[in-house]
Amino acid sequence: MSSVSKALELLPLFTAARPEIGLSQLCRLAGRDKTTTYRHLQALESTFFVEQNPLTKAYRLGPALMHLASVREITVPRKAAAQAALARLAEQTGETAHVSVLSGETMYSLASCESPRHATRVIIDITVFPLHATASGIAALAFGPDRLFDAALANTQAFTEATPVTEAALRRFAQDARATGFGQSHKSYEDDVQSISAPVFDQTGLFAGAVSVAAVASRFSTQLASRIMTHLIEASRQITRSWGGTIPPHLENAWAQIVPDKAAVETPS
Amino acid sequence: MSSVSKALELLPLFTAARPEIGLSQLCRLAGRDKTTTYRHLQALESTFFVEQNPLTKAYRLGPALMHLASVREITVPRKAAAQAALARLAEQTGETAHVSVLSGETMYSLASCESPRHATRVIIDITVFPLHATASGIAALAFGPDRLFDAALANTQAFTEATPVTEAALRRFAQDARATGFGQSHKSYEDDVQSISAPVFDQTGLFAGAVSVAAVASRFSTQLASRIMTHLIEASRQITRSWGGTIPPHLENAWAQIVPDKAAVETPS
DNA sequence: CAACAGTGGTTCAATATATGAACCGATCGG
DNA sequence: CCGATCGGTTCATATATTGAACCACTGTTG
Repeated sequence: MSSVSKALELLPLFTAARPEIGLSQLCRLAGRDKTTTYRHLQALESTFFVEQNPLTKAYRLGPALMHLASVREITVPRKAAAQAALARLAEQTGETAHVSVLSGETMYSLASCESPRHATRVIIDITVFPLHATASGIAALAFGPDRLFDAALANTQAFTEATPVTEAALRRFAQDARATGFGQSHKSYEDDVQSISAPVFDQTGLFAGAVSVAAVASRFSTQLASRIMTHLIEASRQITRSWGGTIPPHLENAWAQIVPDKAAVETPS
Repeated sequence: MSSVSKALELLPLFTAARPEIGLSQLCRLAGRDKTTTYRHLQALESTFFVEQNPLTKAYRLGPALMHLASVREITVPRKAAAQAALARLAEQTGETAHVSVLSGETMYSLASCESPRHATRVIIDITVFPLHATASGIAALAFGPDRLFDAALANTQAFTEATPVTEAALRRFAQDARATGFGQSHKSYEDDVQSISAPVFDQTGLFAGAVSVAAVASRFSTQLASRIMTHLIEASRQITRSWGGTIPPHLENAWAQIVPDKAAVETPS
């Protein structure tokens, strides 16, 4: 692995829950030598990807990210478009809505929105969604490029008892998703979370990402699932439209069978 | 220079005006070998800092930046706080307002806001503000840590005929800024731009950044300068307050002498 | 107070890693 | 069909990265 990659892998260790990290702790988190980590941090600091809290000497993410993110958003204005749909989705379902994008062979978190309705909420604090264990990942397998299957099978960690780990199980999940138009994960990534996901497409006409609702398992019911699906269809159409894509006909057909009235009424403009 | 730094320096080459760059062009822009650049891009792509347009094979900034920027903004929520003040400042002055932050020994662009009032506007498209040639930089020299002077003198490129390049000239500019409470740069970075800048402070009590107004030179006048200064004082107070800092008394005194009525009336809460 | 465990940061020899000239196949325009 | 350009690859060279040991400092604890 290149030293560049190693240095860049330090950055996702900073999270909202752990925004400042000292040198020693960062070494432990990254599992690397102190000198190595220090040199990497120096390089990251010289380019403003991290900065040091002058009081505590701990490192935190730097100002360069703000500027680059704004350029990225101008280049590919997906986040802004998704966020409006997410807010509505969270409001309509009372659960946490989020959007992930496919980059290479990885589903990457783009934005999420929690509903304030309940005191218990699902917090999306991962940046990469495992393909085999999350609803977004299953949607990617079902509607994305075939090569994702190899990527998924290369890493089938069992997060819970319900995590599918065999190729047969994964193919069944993907097949279900293609038939229904929704990726689903029931307690397969975390024991308390059940998620449903719909694919989103961009101007290339290809699978670009997924919009999902992650519900606290104790609140989950067939009624809630049905409501989530109804609103996911709207959200997927909205985001797909704003990303310059269209919903493939076979997907509209699948949706029409699951939620006939809604799908029939709201045809994409 | 470390290869990590070299790879990271590729990222600022992507701008809103040039959002996608092919391998060869990127080599020319970075002034580096093709293999080197290619390997760096591979590392950046594997960590989602860039991605490839699947159609053109050109590279663009990647989705990881969005996530990291949101964590940065949660960690140090400066951008959101500054933007409200910038919008008002742009509105009040009819010119382009921007905020830069000090990270290490560099003034880094955080946010900017153009006024729609005039067809000619100053566009802030640089990410690093030269300490010796910009109003923000002069403010940093005047109100920031002393070590910035060495950093400024280490790189005194003459951007225009008016760029101060000698230590004596720089010290005079900084002295002026301390006396008046404003950093100023009159056509010293670009021939058509005159800027005035006020320092901003954070919870450490130290200089944290600068808020500036960059005016098209042909519109500049003493009346405009006076109006800009009045509104800069408000903006600096507002941003400083939201960043958890306070305006030092000596600065309030300097401002009170320049704009006596305004400074006397609006004392910081 | 003194020993200790923790921190951030530095040194230097060993070597793993980055580098760049040359090359390849594909594509484009004349 | 040619030359120019593109993205990407190969391989010997040599440069930049690495990690054990070390240093100075700080806060804790018996």
